[in-house]
Amino acid sequence: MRTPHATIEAAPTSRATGTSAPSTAGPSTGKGAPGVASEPASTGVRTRSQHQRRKRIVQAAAALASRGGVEAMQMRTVAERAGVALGTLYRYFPSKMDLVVAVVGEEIDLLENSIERRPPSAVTPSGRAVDVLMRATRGLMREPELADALIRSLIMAEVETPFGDRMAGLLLRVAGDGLTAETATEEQFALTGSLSSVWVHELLEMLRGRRTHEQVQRRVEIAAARLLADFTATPSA
Amino acid sequence: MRTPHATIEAAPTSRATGTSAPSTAGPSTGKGAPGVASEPASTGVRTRSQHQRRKRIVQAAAALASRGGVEAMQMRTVAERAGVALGTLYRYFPSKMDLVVAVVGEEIDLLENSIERRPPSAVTPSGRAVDVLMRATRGLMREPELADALIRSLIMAEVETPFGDRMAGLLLRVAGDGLTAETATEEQFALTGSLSSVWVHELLEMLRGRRTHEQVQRRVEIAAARLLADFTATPSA
DNA sequence: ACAATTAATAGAATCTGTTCTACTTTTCGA
DNA sequence: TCGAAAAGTAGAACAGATTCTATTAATTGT
Repeated sequence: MRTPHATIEAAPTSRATGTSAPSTAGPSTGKGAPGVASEPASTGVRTRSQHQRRKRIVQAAAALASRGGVEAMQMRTVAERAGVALGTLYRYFPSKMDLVVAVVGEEIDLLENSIERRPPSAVTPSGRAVDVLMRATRGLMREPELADALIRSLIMAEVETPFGDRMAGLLLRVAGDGLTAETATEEQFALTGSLSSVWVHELLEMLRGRRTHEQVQRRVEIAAARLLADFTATPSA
Repeated sequence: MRTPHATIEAAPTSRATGTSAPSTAGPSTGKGAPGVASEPASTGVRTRSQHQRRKRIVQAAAALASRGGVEAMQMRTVAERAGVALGTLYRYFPSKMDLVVAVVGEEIDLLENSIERRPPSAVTPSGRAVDVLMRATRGLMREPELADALIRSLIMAEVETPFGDRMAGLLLRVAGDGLTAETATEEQFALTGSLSSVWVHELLEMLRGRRTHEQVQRRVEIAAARLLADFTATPSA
């Protein structure tokens, strides 16, 4: 029943109610319904104007969310601000969540760049991890409304969300000296993943006004100290 | 503005559109939460019929959610099933989330009872904690739709949600021998809290179909082993 | 018992995410 | 260059949560 139009995005969220069709979902019967057009890879690229449109949309969305939060980020408003039709917005982002995920993506990019520019300097793995996490915290808390909206939505996302995994991967890199998703043991992966989820939880509590910045730091430190103790030393197994 | 009717519940959720009202949500101390310094203090107690109405509502909600998930748990339907008017439902539960929170409360009660009846027998704190968490996992996964709906909504909740805290308290009790929120150190509290958030995250991943029961168990064990090592001040555990 | 206050009810109305329709403009291959 | 398919557009339509209105029971103080 769910007929997600013909998506432009590669990995739409689309609530998995029923059939979570792989990417290019079956188009509706009403319209042209061209055989799913194999892969948009034909032209492979988005037109420049499409890139721009997309950018404008994400920008508008972020702008709106950075004030009023998700509530202020209404699809109609976003479309209007971005200068596209509601239908177009939905073609680019099949659901509000997809839009949120896109906005989050930008934020994480920012963090990764920051880390690349100025890598954490602490000597212990947990020290470096805490450094990165608190840096991310500060970055996100600069726009609390946005952060709130983003984190929440991400946790809610039904499908593959780049957030947790990207964060865990990031921690893996900074904590384990040069570790990557490939060279890490399952346990190491689990550990950074756990730390990541602790951090997300603390962030949420902070956004709820139930934690101060200091408390978050303390708790993250406590968890990191234990989770990442002898991180690069004992492959255990 | 925002005239939340005259709520019957003590801690309504009410999205904080604009200026988050003082949100007298601060009870948390167990159920009952008398007074709260509000107007409902007049009669103090709810009539029997009100208890019943409330019960019917929560029941209907749980029943609906245990099938179709939150989606099937529509306010109109709940009201109808419970035999109350939509307005009445909203008087008892100012938002859908409040209703969800109530349903969750019942689930946690169940778990607590289960633990009381059959306390975890493992010898290490982390062993006992894992026991409890996996028991909770099995309980929740018995009704995946419900679990999904509940967990998600709780994480989304804007305000004070009994979930994380209650879970952390529970872990505190089973891990630290007879510890309570009062006798525990801040660090111990932080640690059980962290373990709780790791568990919630794994549960979510499981609901998303990205983890098997075994994987969850393994990851929870890994995290618990580190977080709760020497939990009761006994190095080398 | 009786007026005033509070709780409930039915149902309309509002708000916002999402879908649908009918049409116009772009893009692009032949 | 021509024309079909894709992409865009405007705006109506639909759905479900939440709010509002008018009216009818209950409850309670005196």
